[in-house]
Formats: sequence, C-alpha cells, structure tokens
Amino acid sequence: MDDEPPRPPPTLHDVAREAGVSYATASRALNGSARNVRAANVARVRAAATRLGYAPHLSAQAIARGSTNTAVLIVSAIDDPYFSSIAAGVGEAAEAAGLIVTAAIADRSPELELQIVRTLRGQRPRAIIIAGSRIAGSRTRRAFIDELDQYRAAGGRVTVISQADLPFATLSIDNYGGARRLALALAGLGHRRFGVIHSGDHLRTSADRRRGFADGLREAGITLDDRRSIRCDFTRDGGRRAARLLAERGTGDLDAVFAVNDTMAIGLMTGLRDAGLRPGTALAVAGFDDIASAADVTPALTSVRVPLRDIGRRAMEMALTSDTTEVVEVPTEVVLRESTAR
Amino acid sequence: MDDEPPRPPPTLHDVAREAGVSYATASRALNGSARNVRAANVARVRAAATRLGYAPHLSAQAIARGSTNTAVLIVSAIDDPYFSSIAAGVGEAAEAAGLIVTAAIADRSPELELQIVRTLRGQRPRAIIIAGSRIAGSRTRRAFIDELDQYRAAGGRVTVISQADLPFATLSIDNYGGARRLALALAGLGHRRFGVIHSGDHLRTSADRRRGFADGLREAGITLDDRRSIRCDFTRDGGRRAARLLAERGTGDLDAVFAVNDTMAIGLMTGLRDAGLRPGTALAVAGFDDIASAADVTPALTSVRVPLRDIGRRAMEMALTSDTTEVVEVPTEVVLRESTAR
DNA sequence: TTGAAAGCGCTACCAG
DNA sequence: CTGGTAGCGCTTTCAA
Repeated sequence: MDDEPPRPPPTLHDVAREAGVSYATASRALNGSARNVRAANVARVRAAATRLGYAPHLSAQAIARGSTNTAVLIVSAIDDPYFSSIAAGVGEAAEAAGLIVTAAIADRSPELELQIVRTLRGQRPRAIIIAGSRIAGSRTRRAFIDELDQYRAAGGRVTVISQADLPFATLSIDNYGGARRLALALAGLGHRRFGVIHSGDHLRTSADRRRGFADGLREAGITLDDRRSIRCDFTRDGGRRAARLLAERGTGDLDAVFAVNDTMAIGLMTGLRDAGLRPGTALAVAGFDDIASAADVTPALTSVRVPLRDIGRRAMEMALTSDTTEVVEVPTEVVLRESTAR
Repeated sequence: MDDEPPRPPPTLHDVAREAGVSYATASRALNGSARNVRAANVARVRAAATRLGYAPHLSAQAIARGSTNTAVLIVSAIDDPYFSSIAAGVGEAAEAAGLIVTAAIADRSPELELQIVRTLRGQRPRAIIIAGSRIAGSRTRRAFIDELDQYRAAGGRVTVISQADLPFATLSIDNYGGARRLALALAGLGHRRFGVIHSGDHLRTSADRRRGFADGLREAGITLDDRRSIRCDFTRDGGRRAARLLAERGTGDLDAVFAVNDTMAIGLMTGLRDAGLRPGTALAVAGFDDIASAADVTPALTSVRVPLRDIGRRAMEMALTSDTTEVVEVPTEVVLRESTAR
C-alpha cells in the first residue's frame, strides 16, 4: 500500500529554488562557509532544507571536495570480544574526529582480505585500520602491501594493530613479552607441566604468544613438550574441542594449560567441565587478552591484559596524526586469578 | 622519509591512456559490461589498471550510477555480545549481497541517533538497519520517523530489530513472551520470591521483558513486589552494581533474581560472588538473550535464547527483499541451566 | 554577499 | 565494438 514509485531525494537545487536563492548560496549556507552568507539567507535556506528533508549527497560532496569523512576498519570477526572491543575504541575516536566508520569483516581468506582492501580503497577513506589479519606469511602478502602502499601514496593513512611485520604505522601488542611473563609467573606459582592450546603459526598472534610462552618457560628451566600442544580454531568452540581431545588423551601429564586467547581458554574451561574435569583444580588454565568475561567465569581466569578499547582509540588517532610508519609498543600485563594456583 | 607529497590516485582517464583506448571503453572493460568490449582490449585495460594500481572511485560511481552498494547498521554499542552477534549476521548477509557495511554507534542520546540517521541517509545506502534504539518514547521520535520516511520515500529500505512500535519492517523479538515463559518456568522450579534487575522503562526491551516476567509470575499466582526491583545500567557493570545494592539491603526476602539481559545477569553473578553470596545457591539468577558466555559462567546461566546472529542476517535480507512494513515475530526459547533450581 | 560556471571521476546513451 | 559527451550532485573559483 505504501508502494508509490520512489521519488528521488531532494537535491541542493531543490533547496535553492525553495529558498529563492542561488544554488551556490544554498551550498554555502548549508555545507560551506555560512559566514559569507547574509544571515537572513542562511535562515531561509536552512528552513527550506528542513522542510524538504534535504540530506546532502555524501558521494557528491566527496567527489566535489576531493575528500571524504570516512574511515575503514577491517576485523576478522566482529562477534569476538577482542575485535568488538577494538571496534568500540575505533568508533569512539572516529566520532570525536567526525568520521563515519565502514567496517569490513575479513574472516575467510587472505584473498578476501586483499579484495576488501582494494574495494575499500575506492571509498577514498581518510584512514584504514587493520585489526587482525591473515595476511602475515601468506602468498598474498606482497600484493597486500602494494595495495596499501598505493593507498598511502595518495595520502591515505594506514594503521595496523598487533602486526609489527608490515611496513605501516603499527600499534604493536606485546604478545611475546606478555606470554613470556605469564609463563614465568605460572612457573613461579609452582606449575611445571604445561600444555598449550594454539591456532597454528600462520596466525601471527598465536605464533608470537606461543613462542613467548615457551621462551618464558625455558627461562624458568622448563621445557615445553610440543606433543602436549593442541592446535584448534581461534574461537570458543575451538577451545571446547581442545578440551575434548585433552580429556580423551588423558591429562595425567599436565598441570596447567595456556590457551593463546581468552575466548579459547573459556571454551576450554567449559569443555573440561563437560568432561568432568574441574578447571583450576584438576588443571590450571590461563588465557590472553583479559576480555571482560575472564573475570566472570569461575574460577576467574588468569590472563594477560591487553587494553583493547584503548588500542582501538589510539589506532584511529595515530592514523589521523602520525606521518611516519612508527611502531608503538603497547605493554601487556599479567593478571593472576583463581584459575591458576595461588 | 616516506613523505612525498601525495600523488593523486590514478583515474579511469589514466588507465584509458595507459591502455591506449578511450575513456568509455576503459569504463566498460573495468566496471561495466565487459562483454561489449573486444577481449584484447579488456585484457589491455585490466593490465593497465593493475599496473597503475587503479581502484575505481566509489563515490564517483555512486553519483554516476545513482546508487550505492552500501548498507548502514546502527547499534547502541558494538562491544556488547548482543549487538556484535547481530552485527556478525548483518555482515554475513551483506557480504552475500555484495554490500559494504557502514556501522554507526549511537550510544549516547536520541538526539545523536537522529543526527546519525540524517547523516547516513546522505550516503544513499540501499538499506538502514536499526538494532537497538533509544528513540522509543522520546521526544525525538517524530523527527526520527520523518527522517526514515523520507529515506524510504526515496526508495531506501529500513529494518528495525526488536522495536515493533515503529512503522517499518520489523524483526520483532518476543521479549514479552520469552520473559513470561521464563517466569512460569522458574515458578515451576519452585522459586517464589523474585527480584528484577532492569534498566527503566525508557528502554523498550527492558520494559517488555519486565512486564512479561511480571505477567508470567502473576499467572503462576505470584506477585512481583516492585520494591524488590533494582534499576541499573544495561551493562555488565550495571549488574555488578545491582549486586552490591542487593547485598547491602540484604537478600533475605529473595530466592531468585531475573536480570533483563545476560550481560547484566553475568555482572550480577560476579557481584554477588564478590559479596560472598553464591549465585545459583544462595540466590537463583536468570538472564535473557542466551549469549555465548551464558553457558560458560558457573553455574551456567538460565536464560532465554534469542537467535541474534540469525536475526542480523534476516534483518539484512528483509531489508533487501520485503516491500512492505511487515512485522516478523522471532520466537524465543527458555533455556534452563544450573543457575536456577533443578 | 551573490550568481554563473567550471570541474570532480565516472556511467551510459547516442552515433558511428 | 568503440569513441564522444551529457549528465550525476556538489564545491569552489571568478566576476560582478
């Protein structure tokens, strides 16, 4: 019933006519330097715009001005506390800067991610923020860098989160150091026989955390036996699956497990419980990221704090200000809770 | 060191020249109907584009074509499992439809939300999806509806999630019914003296769930005493604060608490524990939404399942297909777990 | 302070 | 199949 043929939205032209002024004046009054327009006219134009429900065509503005008010954020998954916290920070900073955020989810493959960057570059955004990437060692790496270089050559800003191996401004999370200190702390608590739940070394974050953990243990005189590691998805369900495997193979040779992120660790805890093993008692568990849920599970999860929201905010700010390809190291902090021995 | 003056990105013109064909041919080969171009030329143009790192200016395309490939998603907070799950679904469907998603976070005020809709309408998106809104009873309501009506009059699609009181296509979550059935189930388990943790009735979702819960109890012959209700933020920390208040005033008159969403319920559980009260034992707790964490806390949280990701996906699909302002009711399902009596 | 008009990068129509 | 060109909605000189 409401199916009238779409009537095109009013243009600046319509507003000008309605207000009885010229096109140029209307433009100035609405979106330009209104101070160069007689007050009465400004009012007239504003009124006409409201009456008509005028909303400036952002694409037309972009093309005429030669610039946009857009920023692009690329994440691997938005329903993951790690990324959604970062996204919240990015959104906060974007709002402060008057930018609109376009979010892309690149959860499948490096190819898709490359494709996304290429497309989104076409938006001519002011900044591109890459949080979490599968590109690291992949075949697409070169093309990816080229794409972003081209973007930067045209005046675009790139900030990468956590991936210090790309030649762009980077907010580098100290994954290695955090994991290393976590290992030392756990050894200090008396844990000796460790397992690691990780996602394979193609995910840079997983690789760095695993390496840091192993090195920390080594410093404490403990050797990490790779046969006690389990590789699974970087997700809650990955963690659960790992728990099942662990339960099947028996946990007699373990007294603590480090999962390379909290989401996995929490899934692991639930999975252990399903298998009749009490996490924190039968087997200590530690994660990484210190997402909000870490403090809400029982026993509360030992983790390594990463100021994710803050990182998102700073990534946006860096993109907007820094000229260089500087690398800023974000410190991480071990947070001991009940899931590991006291 | 890398600070050369930005060289403007290559245009189609550059590509055409590089390929030795006309502007029009280049356009056709790249973004138009390539089948109307001799294969050799297509190849030449593609090669030139790659060589130059050409990416079509999306705004220019939008303006020339008169349409975009954009969809807009408005949420109240992205770092909240409720919204991020919906966002994941929206993203999934958007990708399938070849759309780019612009996400706006409207966490402050109805005014800001109105402002956002107005701005984003300027993007001329194909669809606007509103998930969670503070507009419901507010003063801005009329202006908000006008804004969206204008958008729709120009051929835009609007889908609202959960807010069945706006005159747009709606994916209505059965908040009332779910809460009502939850109340009946809890009464069936033997719980008698209930408290409710809510966020005030200006948040439609909170109001509906509270009302449904009260009505369900009434059917079971139980009267909900409003003095046992606590109003707090719609967040985890809101729930924690409620727990503190509850602990202070004493929980002697309660044997179960319903928090109007899981995030609050989980914060409540943590807060109770901090106060030395064992949730699920001293006091039963139930939530709403059945977010992933609900199954991961201990005791596992009784809740009402809402298929959030699915809702996001369907919202996008509805926006793209449905012509009408139909209202689709999404059923919810009570999930009993250990946080309530067995 | 105003209006006219030249673009911005691209699509699509019209001739050839 | 190809090239020329008139717009798309807006900003921003340039003159008046």
